[in-house]
Amino acid sequence: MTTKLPVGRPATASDVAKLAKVSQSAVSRTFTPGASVSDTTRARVLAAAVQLNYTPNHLARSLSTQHSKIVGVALTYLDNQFYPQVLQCLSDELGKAGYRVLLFITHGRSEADPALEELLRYRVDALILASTSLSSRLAAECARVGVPVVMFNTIGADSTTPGISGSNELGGRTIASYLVAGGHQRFAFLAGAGESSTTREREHGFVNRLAELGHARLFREKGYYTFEGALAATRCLLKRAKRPDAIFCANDHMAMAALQVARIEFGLEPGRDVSIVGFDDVDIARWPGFSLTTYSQPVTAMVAETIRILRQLLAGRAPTSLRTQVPGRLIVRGSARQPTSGIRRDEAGIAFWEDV
Amino acid sequence: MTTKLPVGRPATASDVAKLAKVSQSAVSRTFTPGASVSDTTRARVLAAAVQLNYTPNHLARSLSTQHSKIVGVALTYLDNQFYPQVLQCLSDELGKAGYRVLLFITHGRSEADPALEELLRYRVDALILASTSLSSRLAAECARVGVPVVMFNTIGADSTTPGISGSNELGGRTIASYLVAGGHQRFAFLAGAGESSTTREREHGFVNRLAELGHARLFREKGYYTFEGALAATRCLLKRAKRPDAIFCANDHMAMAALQVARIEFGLEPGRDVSIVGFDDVDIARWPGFSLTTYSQPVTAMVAETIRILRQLLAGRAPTSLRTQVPGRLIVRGSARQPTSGIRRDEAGIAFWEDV
DNA sequence: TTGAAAGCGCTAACAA
DNA sequence: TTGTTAGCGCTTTCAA
Repeated sequence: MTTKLPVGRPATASDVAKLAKVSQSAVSRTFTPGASVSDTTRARVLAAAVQLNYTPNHLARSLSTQHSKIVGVALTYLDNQFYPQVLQCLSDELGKAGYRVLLFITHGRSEADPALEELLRYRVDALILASTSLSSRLAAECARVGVPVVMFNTIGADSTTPGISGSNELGGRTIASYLVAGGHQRFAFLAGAGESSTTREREHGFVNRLAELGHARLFREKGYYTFEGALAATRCLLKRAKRPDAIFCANDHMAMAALQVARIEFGLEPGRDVSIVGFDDVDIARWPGFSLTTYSQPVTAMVAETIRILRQLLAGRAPTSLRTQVPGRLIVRGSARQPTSGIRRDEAGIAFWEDV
Repeated sequence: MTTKLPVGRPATASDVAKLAKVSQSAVSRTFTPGASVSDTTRARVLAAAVQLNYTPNHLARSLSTQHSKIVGVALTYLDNQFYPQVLQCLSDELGKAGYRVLLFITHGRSEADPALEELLRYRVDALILASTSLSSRLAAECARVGVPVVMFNTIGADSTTPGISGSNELGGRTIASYLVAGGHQRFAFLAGAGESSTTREREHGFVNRLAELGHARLFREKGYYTFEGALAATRCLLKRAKRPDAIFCANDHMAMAALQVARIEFGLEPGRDVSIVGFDDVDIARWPGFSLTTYSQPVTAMVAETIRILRQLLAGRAPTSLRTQVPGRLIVRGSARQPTSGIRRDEAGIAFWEDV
């Protein structure tokens, strides 16, 4: 009964074939969905497989099929909760599509990161670049060797790599409208890192809309997308003689810092004494201690779009869109003074605001 | 000059060999550290490789070498910031050791998760189970097929799988001592999920030490390791007629919830009106808005131990230890009333407390 | 130091 | 429906 498998050496298709007294290809076919095998053969193979604890070697398969069913996901840092959320969702959805995630966490050393060379060694079927500081150089390199790339939450300098993002520009505009509608007068922007496309677009929308409404972004500080950076930046902002009454932070992660500096170091209650708005709507933004008003980047929808584009690429087709912007909403919570009108609730009871 | 590589088909060793006018094995050797190749051959191969943009196919290599240089990391959820931190550190350290992380995020459906079967398909060289709710059944299964497994922050029911954990029991004891030293009288424990070994050990240490000091754990609620669960549990705790004056939460993630419920829903200021202590010392625990007193599980050290054990396993040796407990410290911050003595500071200025 | 050749575990024609 | 056979890209003897 117990055909002991040699320890340390997983059973192979040949082992199974031998035991089942069929050819090795019969085994292969049994494990290939939609291949033609008789019920009897399949049964015998399956029985032998169970006995030997056989599982097809995906890596070996990749040699003949030319696809590894592995997708590389490159991220810069997991401090900002947005990225763990993205990673989790990505892993789930790719899993459903039969792909596994091979993780590449770089450290902002971006350009010359040697780890990324490894991407190619592992013959990932595709690469998802979910990182603000990852270069388009890498994207270009992958394109050259024929590895499909899609950029998540960034856009590269080159416009040939498809990218998925939230509605940065519109989000910035909506936040401007919201803050003006809330009666604010003195606007500040807490920027991320210099070159990032997300910061640029969000600020662009914000500043433009403010201008349309007869206002200006009076102050600007850089938080470099880090918590500590945002702490410092907020201090700069709030210790001014005539301090801003509204701060739009380029992402939630930095908004959390701003919130805490205002409340704890300056005794300013967010939503009453100063308004703070973020971008992303990460899970913890709704924690009661933050109650952060923010423009959402719906992770599920963004990931769905990413997968959609990815599938096109994997199928060898050209992407139907090079720039997919997933709509978000201004989620109304307590960290920014609320306008008297325009706030609605969806079926789930989530309060949001729409510019008229 | 430009020998265009066929699009969609990365160059192979044979392509390079042909171009360099050497044998394919010469190419292989050039890319095998410590193989014997003449300088001239190497140079020609390298030149051809660059020209063709060649990178050795790691997957193909794994066929002959019997190792994939891939380590599976299984996690349940990334909401609790501890796990993203662990993942990042793990990815870094494994990277240094030449391994890549293949991600398996399950959803607490633990036992019967089909995705985990895939682990074997990908012939991971080893598996790191960093998840409270993952079963030892899986560990056993892997052991059976010869895949080394190490459990991170859990211990399985079977004692054959090596595990790395923080100092759960000692941590629980230290927290008890600390709270008693701080003059507390009414103790509560906010548990995680029922079966988890971490909760059990932490509570065990806590309760035992309390008893030694003439106290008892008066209340106990389950937070199921989730934020929402902890919100509810804390409400139960705090709305009692004679409510606890000290709550030890089984991890930081739940302690965050407790903190906010106390402050916002009950108007109790943590550290003054009620003391709340966590476990893990996640990054956000030191955010000014939380200032959470907590017993640390040093991620870097825990990961280092994990890698150490893993390497032994990968080398085919027996692990030097089946249960590695990494020491932590009681990090003193503001969420729990401080005893009058015993608080010290390390070189980095971090305040901690040691039981006498 | 080199090349030829076998084999790693699998898929996919191709015949039977 | 089956088995045979030829690769997939690489490593690793084994001779030369």
